[in-house]
Amino acid sequence: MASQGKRRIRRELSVGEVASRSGVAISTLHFYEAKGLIRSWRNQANHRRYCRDVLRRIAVIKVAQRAGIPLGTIREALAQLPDQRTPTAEDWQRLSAQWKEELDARITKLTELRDQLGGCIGCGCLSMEDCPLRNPWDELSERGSGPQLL
Amino acid sequence: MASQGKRRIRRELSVGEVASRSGVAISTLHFYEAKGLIRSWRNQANHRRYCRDVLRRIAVIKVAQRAGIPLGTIREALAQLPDQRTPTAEDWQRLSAQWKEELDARITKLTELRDQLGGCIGCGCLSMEDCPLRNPWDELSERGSGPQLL
DNA sequence: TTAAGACCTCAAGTATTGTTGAGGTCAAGG
DNA sequence: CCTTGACCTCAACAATACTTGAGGTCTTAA
Repeated sequence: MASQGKRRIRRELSVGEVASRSGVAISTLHFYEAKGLIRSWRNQANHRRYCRDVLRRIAVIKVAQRAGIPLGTIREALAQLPDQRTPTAEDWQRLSAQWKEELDARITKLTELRDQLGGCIGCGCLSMEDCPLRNPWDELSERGSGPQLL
Repeated sequence: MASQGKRRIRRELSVGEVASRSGVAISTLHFYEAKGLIRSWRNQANHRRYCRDVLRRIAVIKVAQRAGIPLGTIREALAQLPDQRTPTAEDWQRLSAQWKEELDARITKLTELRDQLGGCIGCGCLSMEDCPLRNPWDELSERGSGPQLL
């Protein structure tokens, strides 16, 4: 078993500890590290050691993923956190403000979509000319002939 | 060029026509067909021919995708449409009512997430014990030792 | 001394959602 | 006749987000 160090105030976490506390698999932690989302250093046995704030980073990653944000984007956002010092509440707040905007945008889009859905797909206009749901991807077509009649 | 048939009321569409009218690539149409999302028959030249309502199917697929619904789920929903006859407005309406519920659920989840984001990640509780954002994935841990103090 | 447990690396596999390319068919027009 | 354009099949590749497995290391406890 890995060294537990002193029992009271342990600031370093092993990969197994991070995994069980964050709820993500060890392989996922390796993966996130390879992708630059989290960082670690090694002890004498070449085992990963994590700063406690990795737990919050992972929490943030999961929240962002729940919102549908791809890892690459999450990585970029996390890159804004300070490199050397432990992020402050303010640092996290800036980040969460960004997620909030992202989320707001997504919510708005989905809401629009939902509202159009009832008035549009249901009504049958979707196969006709001026459907707001269809138009974004049907700029072309309907040239001269009379297919809109069926 | 493929036979255009009569000009006025053409009920069959070639894959190229469906592609340009729906805005999806031909390869995507092949893909959707392989996945059971759309159907076609063949003419004498072994070319695909589509019913006009494939355009609406595709529109529905794209709407559902914009809402983040995976193709497998979309396929299942579309499977509820009548097999032999052309779907009526009512058929589409039932479908869109389902999408609407899906969308409502997603919007609700994202909204909760957004509202928690401000009050939670920002405040710093995320690394502590009772964070509503963290708890879903951190059922274990914090056993006996004192790491929550840092 | 040895076995267990936690960890390591690196390659390959999985699922989703498509795109790209090679090689071939078919019908019409010059 | 022969080229062109639209279409065909099938296999491979791509990006995202991980998981699985083989084979090896290190430390501790019996």
